[in-house]
Amino acid sequence: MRPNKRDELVRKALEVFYRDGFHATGMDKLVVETGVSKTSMYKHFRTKEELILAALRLRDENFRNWFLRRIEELSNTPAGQLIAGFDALGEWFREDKFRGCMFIKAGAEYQDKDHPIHVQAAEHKRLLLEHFTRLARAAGARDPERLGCQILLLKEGAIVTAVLLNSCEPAQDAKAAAQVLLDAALAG
Amino acid sequence: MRPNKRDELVRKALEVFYRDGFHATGMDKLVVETGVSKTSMYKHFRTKEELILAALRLRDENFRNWFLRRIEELSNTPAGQLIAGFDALGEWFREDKFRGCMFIKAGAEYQDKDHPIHVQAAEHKRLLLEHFTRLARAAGARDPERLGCQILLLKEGAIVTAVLLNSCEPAQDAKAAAQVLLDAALAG
DNA sequence: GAAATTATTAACCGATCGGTACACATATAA
DNA sequence: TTATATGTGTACCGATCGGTTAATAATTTC
Repeated sequence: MRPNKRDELVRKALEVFYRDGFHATGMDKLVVETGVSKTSMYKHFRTKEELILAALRLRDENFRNWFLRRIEELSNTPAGQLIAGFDALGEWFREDKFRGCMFIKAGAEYQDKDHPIHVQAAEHKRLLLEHFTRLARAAGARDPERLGCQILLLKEGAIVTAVLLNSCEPAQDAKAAAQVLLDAALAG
Repeated sequence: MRPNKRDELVRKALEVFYRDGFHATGMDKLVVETGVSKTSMYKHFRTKEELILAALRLRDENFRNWFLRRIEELSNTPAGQLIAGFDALGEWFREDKFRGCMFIKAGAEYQDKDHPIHVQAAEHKRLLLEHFTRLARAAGARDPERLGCQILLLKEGAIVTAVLLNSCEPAQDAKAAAQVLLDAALAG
């Protein structure tokens, strides 16, 4: 039961869950796709839920690492980074494998607020909100909590809209909106 | 096969799909909850997918009727209605049975862009976008397409955030953001 | 090198999935 | 009354669900 084997399973499971959904992905499909036997799978993860939680942890790590790093590459001021986030989003939307936000989907499939999967999805959003709020404060916004939350709203809305609509440019429109909100929050 | 019986089945199916999700709701559960036999169910709907599509149609009708009517109750100017939408959202979020947006969830469970369920979910959002854009144009916004899309972004973001976060007031923050965007779009 | 531990496999478990076959009961039409 | 639709319920279909059992293969420990 070497640990890198486990990581490999989580990585593959993440890919399949993200592509096909949670309920729609059976353990048998994962067993086939990973090439491992079912018993081995259940040696590494006691239940399907545990595997989903592990996949979500990896996704959180991957996404936040990429997103925060990309933002820092695109700008070196807090205000600029708040805005640049939407350019990063646009890049993400244009990827072939883009399938929306895994945590929105997790929250949609496991709706009970006490369910561990829902809780973990919520935690991801909380961490993002925290980051946006921190940037808003560093930028000198009048009400950083509010601006941080508004930036989050725009980001989540852009993701959902990118998934469901072809008729507008969510990342661009969200970026423009964020700029207006930021200017207003700095002017006060 | 009287038509009101069919409507009753769709209404109940909508309730259960909304509460528990699509993949998580089996036809057997629906048969039990509606009290009808499985054969009768399949006389009314040839497949589960057909039942889901019927439920989504009803949901679209119910939601848009309620939302647009409520907006008109709250304000009688286009600009005011764009903003009042977020008060209506806040009322919705506070309902006991609030479980997020059924169309976001449908798009999340049926991700293939060509899947009939995904297409129908997208259509709902398109209709809302159209309405917002119309209001933005009537309000005299400089770029009504853009403002309409931004209002939609804020709405979708508020819904997602209301589902996943307890730490901010999405409807209020979205409303404040919408006001800033509207003012900017009118001032130009 | 033998013993003990760990990893892996195929086969299988009851439950549930979406969907049907068929017998029966009811209603209409002649 | 009899023939013909129409609607309903039971029982069942093969496939798949998440998860387990028992035997074997590989590795470690002494």
